Amino acid sequence: MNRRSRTTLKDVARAVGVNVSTVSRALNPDSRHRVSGALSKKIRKASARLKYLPNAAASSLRTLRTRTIGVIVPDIADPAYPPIIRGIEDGLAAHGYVAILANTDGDARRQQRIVETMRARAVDGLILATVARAEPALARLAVPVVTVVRASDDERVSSVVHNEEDGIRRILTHLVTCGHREIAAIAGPQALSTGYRRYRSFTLHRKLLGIGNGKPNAVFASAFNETEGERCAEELLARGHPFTALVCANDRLAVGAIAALRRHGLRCPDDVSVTGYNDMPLADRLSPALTTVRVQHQKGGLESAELLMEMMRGPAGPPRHVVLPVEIVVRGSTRQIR
Amino acid sequence: MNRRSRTTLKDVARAVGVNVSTVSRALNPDSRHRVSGALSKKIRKASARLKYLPNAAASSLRTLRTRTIGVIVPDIADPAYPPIIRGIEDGLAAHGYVAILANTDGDARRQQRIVETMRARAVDGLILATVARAEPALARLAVPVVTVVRASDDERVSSVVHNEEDGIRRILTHLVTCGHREIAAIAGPQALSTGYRRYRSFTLHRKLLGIGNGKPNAVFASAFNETEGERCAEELLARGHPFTALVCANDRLAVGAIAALRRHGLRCPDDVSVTGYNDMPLADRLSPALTTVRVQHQKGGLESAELLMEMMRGPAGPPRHVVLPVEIVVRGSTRQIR
DNA sequence: GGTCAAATGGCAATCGATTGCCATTCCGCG
DNA sequence: CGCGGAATGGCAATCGATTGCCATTTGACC
Repeated sequence: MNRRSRTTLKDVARAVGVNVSTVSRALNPDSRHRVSGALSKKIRKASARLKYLPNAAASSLRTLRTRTIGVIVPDIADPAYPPIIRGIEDGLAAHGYVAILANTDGDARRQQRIVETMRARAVDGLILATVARAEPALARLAVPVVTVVRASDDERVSSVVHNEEDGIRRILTHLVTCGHREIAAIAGPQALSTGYRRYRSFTLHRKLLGIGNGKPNAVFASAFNETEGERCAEELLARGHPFTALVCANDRLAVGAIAALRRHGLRCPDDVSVTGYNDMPLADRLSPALTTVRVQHQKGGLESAELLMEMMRGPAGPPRHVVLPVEIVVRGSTRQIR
Repeated sequence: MNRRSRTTLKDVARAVGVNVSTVSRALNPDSRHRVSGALSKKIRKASARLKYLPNAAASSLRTLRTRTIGVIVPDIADPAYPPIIRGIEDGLAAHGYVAILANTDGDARRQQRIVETMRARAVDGLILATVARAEPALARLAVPVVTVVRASDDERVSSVVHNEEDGIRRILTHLVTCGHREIAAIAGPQALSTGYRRYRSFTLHRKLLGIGNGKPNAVFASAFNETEGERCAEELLARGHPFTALVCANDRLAVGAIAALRRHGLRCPDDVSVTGYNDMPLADRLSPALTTVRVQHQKGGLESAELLMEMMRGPAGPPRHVVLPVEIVVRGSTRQIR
């Protein structure tokens, strides 16, 4: 892998007895037609024999394409993201691209630095799982961008998201079918499209299902984690409005909420049915196992990679917005009202 | 980020009225001494004003260093790996390096292809979380390599691992203190250093603690996952040897085992105490919460990055082997024998 | 056999940063 | 005033792949 050990185009050219340009063309599918079939085959055989690997740096210097995509997530240690990343990487690999990953921890300044780094490395595109609803700098970025899981309010930015509206509708329908009428909510951060849309769907379908018209009994979490789930559940209990079911904006909030309820002597599902969102890994192994909305995280990652590839192929077309279907998974954390 | 919008060294040189070589030297800490202080400051000011970002491709073409590290894991969706990856990335970022991530799914052929890709991209080093005990091709790789979490039997390959021996010793000591004498085990794959060392420690300390000299009541899992945990627990039950405690080689095996035991009417911890290993995310939220060994995954990742940086700085020194301390976390899955 | 166009392959410039080597300037000191 | 050497900055080659343009060859057709 050092200077001496590496075969270059020139070496292959010398071995076959042709010019480097011919070798380059024979090896590149797009320009293969410029070389006769026989010679092309001979060249490819020689390049395989010499174990030629194109120098990516030289290639990008000339073509201005690095075949590298920047992937930015809030925190890879959050269980929702690994499957997404996995999907993205599989999608990119299929096209000979690789991902450079970075975590923002939700810190805007940090995100700024990361975008800088990515610019310096001349990534060909960006996939953002971090995007907030309002993110003014996005459209000005000089590279193709796709957001995944979350979407920007700016519709010029292509996105791949899951059907939040339908997910919450199914959850509410399930709860109502089980006889629940007093349904509280722990909503997610409203600055994120996921938190916003899930909550909007909650208020909408609450009305449509005829289980309440006034202000919902809801608390807003400032982050999608267990600690916030506990805090919000405490707040709901402190309010004193009774509820038999609790809809949480994601699984981690639900996990925290169940723990807080238990501390206050309320058991799930016996006293309160609790639902999550995401069907994260281990959601089925918790006790009680979570009733939740299964979203296709890996598929979403894959689709976002595909969409980005497509955007990079042709000239800039109109933005595209993919919405993936979701399904509900009923487990032990919800049950028929007593 | 496209050709026109990007500032090059030449632009900065023109702006200041000096040669590109001078600008290059002024901007590079290692050669800054070749430029007078005043001019250097002027150049750096101008480069900041013009928002100059060095072209990484051009730089690597010339220097043969890409400031890119290949990170290979079995599967990023396994909850043990995200914290490691996070640690690695933080460690690399501190030195201006970035990671290219790839998943092998434990498939050797896939790993081969990945290493190929990484070679083509001329990564400056590799961090492997996939390594098996026997991996002959490792030492022949022409780049610095560090293994993390797992180690190769080949001691020429530097590694950062956790103290498996001590972890299992603590688990056994805890169980014996709780009065357990009949302790079964679900061991991990013996082809991996983690599985191997944990099981070896199990047999050793079982003797030292005086709770058995013969063949341990152990089943070997072929992978570190819940399904295998279930299968192995079933097999233990089928054997009919009674046991009051079950030591599992990692948390996921323990989760599977607890589920299988429950299906057979055995409750944890009432009938059987079960232990895990790793203290993965959510291990404290399961029910029962897992008694397990806490390993510093993120620290391990960070250390492996640091070690690699160090190896790349100087000339090839002797390999280094870092062993990180572990601690035991006692939770609800174990208890005093009745 | 001659003409023209298509097919094929080579030449050389190019991408942008780095760096060995050389030229010039500057300073101190005898 | 002159010398020597350090400090400073410029020149140009270099890394390896790509590609526009040109030269040559080939083959089809009249």
